Amino acid sequence: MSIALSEVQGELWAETTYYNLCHRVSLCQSMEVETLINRSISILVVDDDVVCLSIVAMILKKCKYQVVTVKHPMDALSILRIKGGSFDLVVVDVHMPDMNGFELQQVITNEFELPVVLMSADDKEGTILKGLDGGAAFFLVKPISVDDLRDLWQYALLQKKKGKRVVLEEIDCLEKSSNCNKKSLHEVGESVSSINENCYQHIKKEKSKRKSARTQRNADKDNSGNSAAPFKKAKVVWTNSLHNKFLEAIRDIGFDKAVPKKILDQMKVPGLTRENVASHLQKYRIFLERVSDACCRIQAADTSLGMLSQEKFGLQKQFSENTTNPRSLIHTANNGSSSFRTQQTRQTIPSGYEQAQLFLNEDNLGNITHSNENPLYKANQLPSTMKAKNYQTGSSAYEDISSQLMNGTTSTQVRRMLSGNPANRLSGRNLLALGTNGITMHATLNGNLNFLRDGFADDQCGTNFTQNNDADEASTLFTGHMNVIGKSQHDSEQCLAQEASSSDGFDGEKQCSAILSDHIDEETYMQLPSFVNGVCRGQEVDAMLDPVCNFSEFHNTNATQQSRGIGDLSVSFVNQGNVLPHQQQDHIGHTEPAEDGMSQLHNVFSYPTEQCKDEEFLELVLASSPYEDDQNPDGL
DNA sequence: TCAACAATAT
DNA sequence: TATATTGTTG
Repeated sequence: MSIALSEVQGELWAETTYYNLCHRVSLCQSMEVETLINRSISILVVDDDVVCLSIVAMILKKCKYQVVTVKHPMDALSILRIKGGSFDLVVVDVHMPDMNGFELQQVITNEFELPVVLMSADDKEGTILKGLDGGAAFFLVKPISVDDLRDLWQYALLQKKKGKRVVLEEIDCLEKSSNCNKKSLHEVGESVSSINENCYQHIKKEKSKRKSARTQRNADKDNSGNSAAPFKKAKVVWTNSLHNKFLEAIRDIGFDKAVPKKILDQMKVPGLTRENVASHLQKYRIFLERVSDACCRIQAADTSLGMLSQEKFGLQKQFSENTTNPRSLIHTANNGSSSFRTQQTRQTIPSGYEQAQLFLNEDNLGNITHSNENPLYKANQLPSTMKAKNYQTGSSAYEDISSQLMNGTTSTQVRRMLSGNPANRLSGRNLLALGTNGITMHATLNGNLNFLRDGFADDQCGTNFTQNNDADEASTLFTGHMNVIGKSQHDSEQCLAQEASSSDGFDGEKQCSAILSDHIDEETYMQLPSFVNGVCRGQEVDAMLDPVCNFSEFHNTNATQQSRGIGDLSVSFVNQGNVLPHQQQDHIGHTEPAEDGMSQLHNVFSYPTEQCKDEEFLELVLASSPYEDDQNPDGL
């Protein structure tokens, strides 16, 4: 019972009809029905030969399909990336310049999970087999006839079925909509709402009399067998693109003012109900809370690290206060002997939806190629267990990573996604996502949080934020192994990577400072006087924190917030109820109005990002990640 | 059995 | 509208 209420108009009708057809062969044979199905199916045709292209298009249109034609393979991909969900099938000519049909088919299959029908004048067995072996749904030999194309809808619908996306068992309602309503089914299909209305109206009427729909459904179940099949309302599947529309709507309205009805209006998705939105909003808020929780822990880590450095500079009292506070230091249940992986005490953001496909940040769109180096392609080469179970999620190369997190993309998946191609630069949002997904946390949320920084005083460290993000950038990696990787202020090559001996996370008895001093020589240490808060004098520091560190909660106070630099905004902005960076006084004495933590968090997940320029840094991070192998891809 | 989802009830 | 509860699903 799930229907993707994505951008695919008429999809519901098609899916429903599929079942209709399956169950009612006689209907299936009806030409009228077939035509109606076709009208709901969109086909993208790709052929560099304009004549052939127009002929195929003409035939398809004659068969009442919705047709879009494209001459260049890359254009086809662009269209699919933008409106991937709008198509049900792609017809591709094999012989094309730039990218041949086989290659294009591979990309489309992997990236969009759309059925691809190849066509070619080349009828050699080898060619045909190559196409079919490669995953093409069908191979058409030119010249193409009407008969060849008439039944293409079957491939589209089969794919839908394969994707488990389908299912609307309410056949009767469909018949009602088609019988009672003599308007074309395409028109019906144009709006999910109209379908829903048509399908559900008679139910709703009755429902109003009912005390509970559920009760009624149970009653229906009991009565089943002698009357119409019990009505089941189609589930809305929140695809990434739908979710993004949702995010956009919230952004436009403003997080605080965004309520289901307004969001619904803003989204302008036919068929979507206020209840759908409300339900999703509820889930989204829960999601943000989880992120917030996770970030609180990271904040604790950051703060502890900060205290660490302050201790070095004579603020031992402060530090010891924190260390003696059972809630403020790191506690590791198992001392030292167990492996990182067995520790597993971290709480990652629980996966929400089913496992999602790997996606790229929209920043990377330009980097996508059709070659096997395409990270998307690579991603799709993951073991099947890591692949999406839910194909609706598989079409969005440019989706917001937050939706992937909500969709349960695993930490390793995200990491892979980012590491698959060095060209995939990290955005702050990605990094936050990584953090919330239990990998690493980019404390400064490089680039992404410029809008947060803007309100800051920059006389002390704010300017530093934007000055040095190149080779001189210092980084720290703070993982469960207590790795500290960084580049000294003056020697970009110097790396402080050390690993705490047999330390899985922190030893409760071992103070952070001790761990640090164990592994960082004095000179280097002194070069990092203020890396604590993610801000190093004259340069930016990326503090990578892993929630796995098991930091206990640290309740940030106004004082500690103010004592900290700008660098910790990544972890404080989500800290509801705590003082936010915006609240910090700037050098002039103004106090920025507080912004709701959730709202800020939402912003992070919905605003466009800039790219992090430090690919080298990413390499370091990945090289040092405790999630080394893929045996346990989820790290769980 | 459980967790997560979306729908539904309050 | 926000939140709690429920049914469904994998």
